[in-house]
Amino acid sequence: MKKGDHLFLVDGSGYIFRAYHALPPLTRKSDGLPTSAVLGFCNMVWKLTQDARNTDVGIVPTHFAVIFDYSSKTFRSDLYPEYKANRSAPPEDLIPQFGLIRQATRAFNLPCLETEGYEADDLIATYCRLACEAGADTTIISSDKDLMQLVGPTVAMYDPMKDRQIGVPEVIEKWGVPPEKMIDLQALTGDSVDNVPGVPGIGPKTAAQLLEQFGDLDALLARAGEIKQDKRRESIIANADKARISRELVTLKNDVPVSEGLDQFVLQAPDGPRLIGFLKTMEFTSLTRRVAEATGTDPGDVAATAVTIERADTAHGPDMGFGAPAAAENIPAPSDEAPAEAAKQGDTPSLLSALRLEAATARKIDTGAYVSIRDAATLRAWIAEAMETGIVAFDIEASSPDPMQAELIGLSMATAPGRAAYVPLAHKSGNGDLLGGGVVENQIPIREALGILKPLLEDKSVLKIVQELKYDLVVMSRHGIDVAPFDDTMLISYVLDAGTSGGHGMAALSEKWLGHSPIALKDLAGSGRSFVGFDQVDIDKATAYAAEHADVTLRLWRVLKPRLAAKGLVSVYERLERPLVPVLARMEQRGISVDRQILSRLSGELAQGAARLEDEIYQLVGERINIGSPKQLGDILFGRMGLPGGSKTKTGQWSTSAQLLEDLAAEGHELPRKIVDWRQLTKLKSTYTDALPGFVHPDTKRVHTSYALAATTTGRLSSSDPNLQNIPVRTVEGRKIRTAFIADKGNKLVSADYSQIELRVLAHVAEIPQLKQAFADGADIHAITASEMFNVPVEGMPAEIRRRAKAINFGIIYGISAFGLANQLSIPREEAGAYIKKYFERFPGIRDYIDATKAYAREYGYVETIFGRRIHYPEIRSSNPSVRAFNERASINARLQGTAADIIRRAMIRMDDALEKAKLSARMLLQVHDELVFETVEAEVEATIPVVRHVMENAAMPAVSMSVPLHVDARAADNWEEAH
DNA sequence: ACAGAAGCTTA
DNA sequence: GTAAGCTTCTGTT
Repeated sequence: MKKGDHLFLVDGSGYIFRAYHALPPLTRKSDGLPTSAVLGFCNMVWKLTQDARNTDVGIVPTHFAVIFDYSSKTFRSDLYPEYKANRSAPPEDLIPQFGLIRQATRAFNLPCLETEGYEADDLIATYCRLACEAGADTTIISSDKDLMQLVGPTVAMYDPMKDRQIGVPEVIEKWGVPPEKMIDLQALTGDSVDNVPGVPGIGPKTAAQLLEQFGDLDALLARAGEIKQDKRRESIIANADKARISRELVTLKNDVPVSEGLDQFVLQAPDGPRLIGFLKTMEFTSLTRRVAEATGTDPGDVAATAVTIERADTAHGPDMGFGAPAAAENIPAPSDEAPAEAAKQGDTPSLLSALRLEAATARKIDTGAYVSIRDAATLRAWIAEAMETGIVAFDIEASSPDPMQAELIGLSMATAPGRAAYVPLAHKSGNGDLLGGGVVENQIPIREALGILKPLLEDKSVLKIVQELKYDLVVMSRHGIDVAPFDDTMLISYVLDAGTSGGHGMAALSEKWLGHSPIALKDLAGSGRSFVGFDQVDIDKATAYAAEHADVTLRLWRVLKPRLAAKGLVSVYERLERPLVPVLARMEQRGISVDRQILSRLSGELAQGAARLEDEIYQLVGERINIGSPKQLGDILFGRMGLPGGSKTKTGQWSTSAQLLEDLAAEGHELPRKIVDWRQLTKLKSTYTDALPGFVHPDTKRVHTSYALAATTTGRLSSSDPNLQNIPVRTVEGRKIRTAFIADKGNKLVSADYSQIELRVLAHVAEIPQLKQAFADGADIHAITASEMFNVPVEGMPAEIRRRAKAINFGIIYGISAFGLANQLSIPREEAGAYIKKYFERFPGIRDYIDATKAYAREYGYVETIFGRRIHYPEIRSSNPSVRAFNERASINARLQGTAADIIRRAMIRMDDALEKAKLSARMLLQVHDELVFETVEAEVEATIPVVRHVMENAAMPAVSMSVPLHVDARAADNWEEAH
């Protein structure tokens, strides 16, 4: 060994005890063998020997050794019989781990050292001295204060649980004395655990102060009479002997006779197969994977190796892991699955689903059994466990349902059913009205906690399971964490059960699958006016609530995930649902600029217009009624004024619908016209010009909508808070609102929308030759339809004829009925029925399509899109004819609307990649069912449009090669109105 | 304070 | 005739 070399000495025995108490209990799946300390040890050694960036040490060692206590009997017992005499026997589930850690050390191909009559600390001191004499540096892997006396210019310590180096400054900070005075300090303070007496009444603070004052222990004992405090002086004088013997006990021997020289500690590359054999035996799956990757070993080629296990009933002390074990058993290579599922080989996914469901409901949920994580070490331990299992469910608690505004309050995770914990981060105490509420003590600072969590949440080998992932994705992204990979239980449920009764929220899923009602938020934090914010919730209650979420999420995942495979829906989930989540999260985070001045001006104009109409309406009515009240309005119009044609709603009220009022207006009545106009103006004002500015984010100054992925039955998205999928476009007045949606300076908005996508889907799935041809020719589809039906040439076709054909085309998409078409066209039902009959004669494929869809839905209870998305209609067999008819229409529509929704989803999923590949900076902002809105710098507009169009028009490929081309219109402008 | 109905906006 | 969300009014809790 030479200058520049770096020796790592691991305090193996110290690590075992510390890891045992700090890490959550973990057992080998196949037989329940306790392994948490072994796993912690293996992870630590692997980290330390692999990459300097893994740890705070920042250096990969050239030499490495692991050192253990030989037995509890050492020279110190001869010196002082009571030394370590009050140590109780180690916990039962720790005993087998002593031997396993030694075996792990050998599997790592590392020196495993112990010497009879000495403690590990003495060997460490000895090798430290030898390394120092050779001019090399040493790092002791331990945080034991007994070893701090060794710290110096070439010797540091490293705390593997806290990932922290301990050098001279850290020792001084912690104990108030430099390392060379640690012996004297320990001599004074003693150690109750090791039964080192020390001087009664002297603790670390006093000891440090006395050593500062007198220099060292000898000087202190010689001049003890000078101590001013009576009690302290008397105690030191009376216990001087105890102090001296304590000093001998805590002084490490650095001249233990050793057989191995430092040169035998040169760090070797790991023997892949040997190490993997051991790790497989221990069933450390994710570490096995990492080691296999790093060593280029195929774990499938390696058989699990036999290990020797010492049983608690045959072990006779804490240090029994050496020599021949009294009893040993060879453990066979484990299977990959837990015993309950081990028999599944060759079984169907359906059977696995059934097993999982049984298992999920078998173990009851106990909200009292969850853990509150209040310090970084415990958090790290849970993370280590999650890293090991490779699967973790998590959930965040925050201050707002809006992920763009939400402040983190806490975070929960679950690593196995029933094993869940909550990490409070920002809980406050008291009602906070006087001093702003005190922050509850013992919460890990948010930054630190996120720093610890980030590697887990971003680790490619750990699957994160979340219910309603997008919310968490947005919140975590705001904290610089990109969660991946992930599963979303809400989306799995949506893929499995869209259309079946009940939603896909956690409470509903928990009751449906686990037969368990989780704690309701309103029971903890109140609701409405009495709502207090989650940060006011008592941490024990918050733990029960939040950890339960993680626990339930994990259990749901175990139940639901296998059902995807059993029902052949894996690819729908993996290709249409899951990848869209981060896409939407990014869109929501970006938001869109809204010009508040435009809205404010419009609002003023609308108010004026509405006020004028109000005056005129009051004149006509003769009193100041509430125009917004359909009840009052109906009474006035059809009661007092006796207008004709009144009809009743299902609650017996007079109907005052726009359609009805329009009809009256057409007959020359003045009042209904004004009411319709008033409604339009007040609707625009209240829903848009007045409400939208309230959604402008205080920091980003943009509007961030929220897209729901699992809200519709057909696969469409929905938008809320605010809904940006129903911004007016049909009337001139309404369109003005769109001019307020603008691009940032130097940018343009690009709007790209599919032309007639649902009719194209219809032409494709129903295989209608005339429609396919019309789309292939780029012809006017409604004119062609009219021409076919009414034998009128397309050239010079009257607008009314085309309008009727258009209504029929849309009617088909909606699952046509004579009643509906008659309403739409304001024609008698018989006439509408005749149109439909005619239509089916000209396009018999459409009648076949409708009949086939109804029959399919009736047989299976669901229909599918061309990409395999399933939409359920449980009431399709209802004996109620109108219920049945409604379900039939909905199922006909669902295939078309759902397929179109799938197509635009596919486009959205591919869009960001395509733009990036083309080196374009355009960013997707909005989706409105068949339209995508982008924002891009002016200079790139021309290059962006073809890329966007290409992705959208080819979105069905390669899964489905459509027999009808998709067509996309795209335009750029400064605002949404002009771009659309 | 909340729920449902009516009405209106979008694709 | 399909699929959504938001505002206002109204009656109940």
